[in-house]
Amino acid sequence: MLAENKDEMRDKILEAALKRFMHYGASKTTMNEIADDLRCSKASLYYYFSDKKALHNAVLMKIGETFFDEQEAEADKDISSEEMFSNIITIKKQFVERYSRLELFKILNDKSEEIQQIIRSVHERETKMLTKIIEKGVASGEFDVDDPVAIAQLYRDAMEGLRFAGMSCIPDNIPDLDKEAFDKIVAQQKLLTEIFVRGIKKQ
Amino acid sequence: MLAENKDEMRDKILEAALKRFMHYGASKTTMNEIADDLRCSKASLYYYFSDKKALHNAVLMKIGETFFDEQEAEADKDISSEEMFSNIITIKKQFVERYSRLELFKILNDKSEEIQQIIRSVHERETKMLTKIIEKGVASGEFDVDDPVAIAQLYRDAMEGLRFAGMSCIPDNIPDLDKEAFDKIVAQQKLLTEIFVRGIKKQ
DNA sequence: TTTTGACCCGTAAACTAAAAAAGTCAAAAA
DNA sequence: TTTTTGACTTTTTTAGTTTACGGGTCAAAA
Repeated sequence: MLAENKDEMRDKILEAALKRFMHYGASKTTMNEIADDLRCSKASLYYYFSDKKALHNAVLMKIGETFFDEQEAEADKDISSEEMFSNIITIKKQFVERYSRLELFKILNDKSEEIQQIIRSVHERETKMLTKIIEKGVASGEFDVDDPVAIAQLYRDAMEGLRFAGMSCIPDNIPDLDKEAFDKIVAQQKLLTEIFVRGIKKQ
Repeated sequence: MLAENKDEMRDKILEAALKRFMHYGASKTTMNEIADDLRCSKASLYYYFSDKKALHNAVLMKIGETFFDEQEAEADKDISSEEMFSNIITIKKQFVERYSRLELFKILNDKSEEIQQIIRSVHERETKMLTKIIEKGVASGEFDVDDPVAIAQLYRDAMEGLRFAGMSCIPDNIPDLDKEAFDKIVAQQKLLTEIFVRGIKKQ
């Protein structure tokens, strides 16, 4: 046996999968390769994960968890709202950089109800965090907004949207983020955040 | 001869092409079909347009012209900046509705240098118009911005981006704009505009 | 100068076969 | 009983081939 218990083995598999995914991309990684890396049989993997997509999702969940933890920690710090927003942008930037080789977009593109559900829950969690920040600002008298949830959603969508704007229409292949364009997006996100915050401040 | 002169014939072709494009989509329309509609030979079309893409571009230009004229007229009216922005959003909405069956996205997706050039010039023209509006606001003391061009670009990108946000990742097929989602986008654009304008107002 | 029928040619769709990868299971091992 | 595995089946990808269609050309006609 490779691990002491079931959970540990699951974790070892996720680790090995993530390593492969980051090196070769998720779609180019086979179950056999992961099994070989772990010096176990492919059938073993299926003992722990019902199918390949379940493995994908588990890996996604795993990295998503640390991703959110970082952001939410930021939202709890005792700094200005604008700093929070700015730092969150930076965290996301680093996340995208770190996991760019993972080909997340390919996993996310499958349109299966399952994945759509995950995406929706991610959005929800992001919005919830942003709402909290805005509500805090409202409570402290810094912001003047009627519907914090709607504003949080708007801010979230605007930030996400800036990633696509400019590359007019459809990036049906890899949104090749050359350093240059990528930095421009981050700069725009920060500038928009500045204006946005000013726009919802109590006059 | 179908027309009195060359320009008129070009126009007849554009008209027929646009009709087909709007009915069946640009990519599903063949040169033969357009020729048949005009009761002329395919070869004639090639006398007026060097190739199919040139025809696409010409159609694009034709409808783009009226599109811009409408917007620029709006920008010259004697109304508040916010009204201008809002009205421009409405004009665009109507444009998208009117020409949705045209499958513009498919034409725009070819990544050819020629099309990229057109897209860039469209962006430039939009940005120029928005810059003008912002500069007017700066001159009248309504706005306080250092770099009107950068702000115009940001606003433009943010508006465009909102169209893609939410449909996380890649719409490799038709961005099926069901009425509902479409209206939500417009609402978000108007709300963001409101906040944005407030965010660049002189305090 | 403009139009056309006949023709050429590149390519995308349609099939196909072979290979590879996903996924299963009964039996062995722990 | 829980976990692992080799041997197996099924599904998906890929690569190769054919075909038909639509883009594009041209010499001759109008």
